[in-house]
Amino acid sequence: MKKTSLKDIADQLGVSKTTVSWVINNKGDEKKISRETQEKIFELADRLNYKPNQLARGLSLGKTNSIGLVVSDISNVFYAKIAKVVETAAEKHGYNIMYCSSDENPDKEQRLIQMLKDRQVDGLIISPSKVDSSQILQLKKENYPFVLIDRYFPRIDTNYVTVDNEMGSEDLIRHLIGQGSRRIGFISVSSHLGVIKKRFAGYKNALKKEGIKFDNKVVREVDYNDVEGTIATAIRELIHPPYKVDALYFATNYLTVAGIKTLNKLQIRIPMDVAVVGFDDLDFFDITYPPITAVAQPIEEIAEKALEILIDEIENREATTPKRKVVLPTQLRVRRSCGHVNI
Amino acid sequence: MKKTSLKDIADQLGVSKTTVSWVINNKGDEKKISRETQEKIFELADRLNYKPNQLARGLSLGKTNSIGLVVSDISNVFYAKIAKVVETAAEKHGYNIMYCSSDENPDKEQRLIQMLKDRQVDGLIISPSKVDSSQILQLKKENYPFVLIDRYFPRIDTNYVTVDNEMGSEDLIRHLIGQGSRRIGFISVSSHLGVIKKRFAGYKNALKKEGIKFDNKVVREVDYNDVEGTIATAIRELIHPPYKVDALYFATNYLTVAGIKTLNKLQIRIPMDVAVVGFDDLDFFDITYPPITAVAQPIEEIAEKALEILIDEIENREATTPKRKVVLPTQLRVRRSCGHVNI
DNA sequence: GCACTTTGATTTACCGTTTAAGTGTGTTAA
DNA sequence: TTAACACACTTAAACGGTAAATCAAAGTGC
Repeated sequence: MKKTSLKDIADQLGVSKTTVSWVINNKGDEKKISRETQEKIFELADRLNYKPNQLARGLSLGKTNSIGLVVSDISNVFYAKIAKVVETAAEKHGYNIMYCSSDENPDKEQRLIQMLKDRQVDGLIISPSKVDSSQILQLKKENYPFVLIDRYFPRIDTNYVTVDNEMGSEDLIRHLIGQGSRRIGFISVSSHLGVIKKRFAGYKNALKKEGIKFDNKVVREVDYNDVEGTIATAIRELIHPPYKVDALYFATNYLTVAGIKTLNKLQIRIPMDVAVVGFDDLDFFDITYPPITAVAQPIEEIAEKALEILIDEIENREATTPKRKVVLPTQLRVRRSCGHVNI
Repeated sequence: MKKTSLKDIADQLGVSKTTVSWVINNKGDEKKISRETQEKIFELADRLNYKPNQLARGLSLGKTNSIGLVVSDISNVFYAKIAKVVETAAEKHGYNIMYCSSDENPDKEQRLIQMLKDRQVDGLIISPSKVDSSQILQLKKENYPFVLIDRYFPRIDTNYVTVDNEMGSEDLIRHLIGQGSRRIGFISVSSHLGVIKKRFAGYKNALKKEGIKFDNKVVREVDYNDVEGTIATAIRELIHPPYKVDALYFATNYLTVAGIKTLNKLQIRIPMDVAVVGFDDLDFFDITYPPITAVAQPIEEIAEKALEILIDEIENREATTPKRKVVLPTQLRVRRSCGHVNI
């Protein structure tokens, strides 16, 4: 028992496919199809449980009402939440989402974007992992609607929605210094990424403004593909002489989690032995031991804004209006890990 | 500059679309197309950056190489991880995933499943939120390939992959009792769900085996749409007279998180004032205060097994082989929240 | 020399939908 | 009396691909 198609309905009623198509798409009145015929069509469509084939529809219309979302890791809470908000918001506009994880792998990202284009998504939301922005330039050249989130390329004119990483980072570190820290280790991954650079810049700004000399020796980069292992090494080095940092700043949420785990394992007490702060807040940072001070990103806003811009671009393609660049403020969440505070 | 199609290549080379299609799909040799022609086609396809339109391909083939994944909440770490594993595994088989969150809303779930079918996904992986299984029956009737994960319907013969919720729950509670707890509150959501029932059954089994009388008064169900609020009420009631539980068992990961937050707010010490255990482990349960004892589900296995079964069913549709039912064991992760243990 | 096969394609139809253009009939206005 | 128009549709092409059937020319076997 195969699925019913327009043709089945048309044949059974002795009308043409066109008529059925019009009626089903509620253009019956506009196209002056008689009430009687319309009713017959609706009735039969209902009875046969007719559902339009969206592939055929998409092929014919050149529009699929679907959007691709490419992030580095959908199982990272930050992106999972973005995904959820985007999905919910998209549904309201009649769009569906296809998500993919690039695993910070530029080749995979390339393939995913191509795959989504092959499937004719109407637009893309991308958190690019690439240093090299060739595929973004390509999308731009093709005039394919897309919005970057979280990460973007300052030299390329594209839509993007991000947060003020530099300022957020600076606030965080100045607060940390205010709590008494003087030697602050900086631990990151993928330091080639713009956002990480900004966070690093904010860290340096803070040191400067607070009159602390920047020391490149306490800056470490761990390997995305072996966070657990490399972060342990980095931390062990930093907390011992000759570096002996009195605070650690983790540049992403998963680094913070991995860092705390390592510190626990090494029996380093937080914040007594070493204070800890992280960029990007997580739901459970207030029930960890100790609760972790972090900079929070406005996830909902990022996701909603990105989708809004994208849909606007998809639906009003006319003029290539100036690309929209949105930078949202972050929020400092002070908890116990950064030093002696009453919370 | 529109996208190049088969026809463009065919026209420019003066051959037919079919020939081009064959060559592009590497059937050139099989179909005995001359080396020369093949090379010309490949060369031009490359030069014009030809990429097959997957909508058209899907329409023609009746196969899209895509799979739908419907879970209750993609931003829940458990499902986000499932999604990630499924996505990675699917890629290896040449399939893409479309995920959706049903928000535990049966109507939305219904719509999502229909939407995915409209988009002609080749199969579905579903974690059903519905009590009423009509849509699952419908899928079964249509012989649509699908696999249920996490949750399933014992009365319906379908493929499913789940864990032994009852046994996992029992182990957990027996361990808790072994640590000295006697009055154990049970907090759940959506108690109509099979998995929750099983966890509840395991809880009761444990009590029975350990000679503790079951008391329905310390069983609470909170509202999925207001976990924070309703769980606070439930906890406050349970820890005070006349109930005065000495332990709390949270039936899902997010309940555990919300529960710990509430307990912290109320300044109840864990495990001194009340011990805590939860079903479903999370990455950070070992860095919370205190680290939380929980039952872990083998997420990777669940996801991989489900996908394996689904792809098998999609690709070897012949006989409706007996449906496959997989029940995986859980793993107890003992940490400090359940009482005095040396870890 | 004739039938038969192989080679290297082409033609045609189809997947399910949308849509521009056309058609036959009856009514109306000039 | 005839052109124009409204009505209620239908026809046919298009979207971009796949697949079965067909075909012409060359090669092979006897």
